[in-house]
Amino acid sequence: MKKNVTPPLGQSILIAVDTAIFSVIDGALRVLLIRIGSGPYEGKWALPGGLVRMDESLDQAAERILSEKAGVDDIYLEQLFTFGGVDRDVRGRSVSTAYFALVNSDRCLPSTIEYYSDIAWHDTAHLPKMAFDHAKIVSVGVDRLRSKIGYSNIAYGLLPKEFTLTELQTVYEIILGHELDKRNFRKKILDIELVKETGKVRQSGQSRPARLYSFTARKPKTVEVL
Amino acid sequence: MKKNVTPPLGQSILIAVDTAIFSVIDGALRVLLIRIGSGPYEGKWALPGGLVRMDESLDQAAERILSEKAGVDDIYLEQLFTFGGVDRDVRGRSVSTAYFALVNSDRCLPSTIEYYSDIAWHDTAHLPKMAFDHAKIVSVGVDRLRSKIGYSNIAYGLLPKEFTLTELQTVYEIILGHELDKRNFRKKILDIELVKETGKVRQSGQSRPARLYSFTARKPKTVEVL
DNA sequence: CAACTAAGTGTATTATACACACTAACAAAA
DNA sequence: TTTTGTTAGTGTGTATAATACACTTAGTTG
Repeated sequence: MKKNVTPPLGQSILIAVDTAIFSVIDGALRVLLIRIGSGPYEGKWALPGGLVRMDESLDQAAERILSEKAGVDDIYLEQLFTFGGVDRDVRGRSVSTAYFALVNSDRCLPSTIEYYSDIAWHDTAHLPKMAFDHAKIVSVGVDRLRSKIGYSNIAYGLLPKEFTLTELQTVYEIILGHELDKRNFRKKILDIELVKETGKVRQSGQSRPARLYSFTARKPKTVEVL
Repeated sequence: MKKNVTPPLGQSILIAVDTAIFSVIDGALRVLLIRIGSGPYEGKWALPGGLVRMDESLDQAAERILSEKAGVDDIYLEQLFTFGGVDRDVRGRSVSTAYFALVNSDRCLPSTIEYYSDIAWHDTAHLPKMAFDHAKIVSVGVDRLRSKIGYSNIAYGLLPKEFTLTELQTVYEIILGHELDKRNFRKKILDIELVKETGKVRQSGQSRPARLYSFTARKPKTVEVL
């Protein structure tokens, strides 16, 4: 219940969104970071983010910023947590609603990456010096991903439309941080109908061709996975 | 990354916290609501909430408001979700971080309840006309409680220090919305060492006295429960 | 055609989940 | 003091799910 509609005199709390965009690239779980060019946090890395406008919802702000700063649209996006510590930004009081996004290894934003040295994918296991409380946000995001991959189908956000079961298993292993048994993994994944065969195969190198699969659903869904 | 520290000219988004306080009372999962006395939402019910001050974190704001408006301190409290729809409050743009609190049937705030007709426990299954998006907040809170009771020890927030296993089971049944087998429930609860015997018993009515138990830990903890 | 590489497959064992019904301890009433 | 009523408390067998584990297959390359 809000009795005052006018803000506390003379100042107000800024509301921002910051998004942790994750992808599995080169055998590691990575997050997209931008290097700050000026101000008290110059040289440090931060998540893509920005202030919420008066005429957009939090979700819309997250989508807009994702599009403007990271050049990605139409990807898996969910709210993660809201960080509201008093000292989280030395420049002034702010509250940030963090979002959590997944992109597949296809759309690794190569154009953006090539031309800017101040935007890069960083291994979540070896983060650089980060601004604000963004290291904490990444950490909460990794925890969420790690737990959610076990009871939902969100892995679809990290894979292209078609993939082999070995590729899928590798994604699970990288996120969970430990190896999985090939036969048990395939049995489980197929039992719960997380994926379906496409009928196609893919030849990679000098070995037996692998069957290609796709997710049965590309909408968030909870299922017992691992 | 925030490039502007100054807010959009002439106006700003208000940041509030609203808390859904749950308790199991008279065989139902109930939430504490306050009736709004004036303004466009007059007569509707809302969660206890208020604006975040410049010098307090979100968590501190939630605790302060809980204490001021509901008269409770030192209870289970966790952040639930942040609601940031453009039209959530007809009086102006606001963002609200919702919290989720649990109180045990002991501390049902009887003093507050007796003297005010505009503050009451409502069955979550039969909510009155509610202001803002607070019905949605309650619904998200109930979902969170229902899912979290299955893999954590948060039930401790809903029970007094000492209780019988039947009382504990009843709380689980009310929250989950279905009955549980007595023997399997007790076996599981004791196997995972969620609770321990106190050595005391309690006589209630004309039947065999029940042993009293207490939680092994009164800090949030994840454990496989049901 | 031999050697290499990754794909693909089945079974036995163990642990966990679930279904299910009677006895025990106390109070109150006859 | 015995019977009746009421809730507390307990164990086992069965079904399902989780885990551990090694060889064969289909292709490419030399």
